Amino acid sequence: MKHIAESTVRRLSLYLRFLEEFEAQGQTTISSGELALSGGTTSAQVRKDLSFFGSFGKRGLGYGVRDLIGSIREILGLHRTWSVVIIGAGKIGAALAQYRGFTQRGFNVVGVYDKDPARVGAKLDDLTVRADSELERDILRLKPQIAVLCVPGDAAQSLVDRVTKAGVKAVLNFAPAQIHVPKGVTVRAVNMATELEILAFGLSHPEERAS
Amino acid sequence: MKHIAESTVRRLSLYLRFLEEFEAQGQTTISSGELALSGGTTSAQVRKDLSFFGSFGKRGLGYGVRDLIGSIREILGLHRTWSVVIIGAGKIGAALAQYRGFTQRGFNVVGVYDKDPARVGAKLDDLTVRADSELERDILRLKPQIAVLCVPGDAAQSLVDRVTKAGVKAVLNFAPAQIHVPKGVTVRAVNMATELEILAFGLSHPEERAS
DNA sequence: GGTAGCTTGTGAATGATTTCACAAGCCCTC
DNA sequence: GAGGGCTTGTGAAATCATTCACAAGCTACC
Repeated sequence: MKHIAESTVRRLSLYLRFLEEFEAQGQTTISSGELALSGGTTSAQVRKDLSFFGSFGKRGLGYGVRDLIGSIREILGLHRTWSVVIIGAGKIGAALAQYRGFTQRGFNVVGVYDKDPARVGAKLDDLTVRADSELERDILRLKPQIAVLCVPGDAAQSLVDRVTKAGVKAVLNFAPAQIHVPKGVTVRAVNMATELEILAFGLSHPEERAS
Repeated sequence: MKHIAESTVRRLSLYLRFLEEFEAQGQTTISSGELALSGGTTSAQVRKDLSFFGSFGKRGLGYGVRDLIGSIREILGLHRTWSVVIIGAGKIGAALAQYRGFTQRGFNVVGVYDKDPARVGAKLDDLTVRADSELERDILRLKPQIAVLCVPGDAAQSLVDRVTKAGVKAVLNFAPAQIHVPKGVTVRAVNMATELEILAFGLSHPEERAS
């Protein structure tokens, strides 16, 4: 299979969300055009995105909502659950630990860690914040595939080193710092300040706005 | 000026962060290659990104760190402050309201709003959560340019309608819902579940990983 | 069973972004 | 002030992503 663009994967995730809404409303069948409309894209884009992975529709009819949900979940790797550790139990870390959306989509938070003894032992729903020092042992035992990093920028790199050494293969980085990882590990960064700055750029340049 | 790609703007924001670090360390001059190294890109990319906006370096020498910081801040529109309202004082909204990174970069949070009377009046650092019903009046008075939406998905669209009608021109959407805005308004969406799903895709397809 | 009316799947064309490669320019030393 | 060693700025080339446009295929109806 050839390389798949990140933009395609992001749209598939979006389509999945809409399809679940359509299913909840009892719709059994949907055309690429309808799906495109909810997602702010075009019908050709929807069909092209899906075509990288196979052929899921019926000509003249469209896609079966339930079937397409299953196919996209399969494509994205959501037919299984993934285990996640959250590192840093500050405001953002705690908010994510309690975020329902993760569990709903098959991401199972198996641990929350913090260095600060004042936070260790705190309850976040049914999770208890654990000490930073337990991190390696827990990762070896629970084998989470994903680490979500919610620590100050200067602590980020050393924690990434520790979790990747212990076997984590993907990192979602909320820390305001660029992190480097060994080959074979995937990183995604979410940076609030950057998002606001992109908006500021758009506001400052109304004619040539970045999308 | 021709259209600038979002990817370029995002990288400029990243460069700015690195430049500030280099400045803090007392470095006065930097080459495109050095900057590229911190940001995980290439020197040609750095130079091309900057070239859309002018010529900021000296051949043979590189860029003056302090000057380039100033130029990029100017480009991104950070030479002024922007006012922001946060809508929804749940976990994420509260965390963002207290996030230092915003203020540091010239984004001034002028209000936090919630519909739930139990949250109204709560203190978040020096901000007090205000009632949802004050929203329009406050926007007309304080003229924030940006709204950050941290509400449940089903409340998102109606709030966007209200804030854009009151004059907000940019929206950062953390709600798990696609929102539609009038022309002339910019939206950016940050969706935690989508980010994790992109990671899950990468984990499921190690050979053809999306970046 | 044939025809009309849709909608998919997909090569080809277009458009956008990144990378290449090199002339032009600056500093330093001799 | 001439030459060597860097580094920028930028057209041109290459790569990557989106859009177009249409043949193929399904359903429904007569």
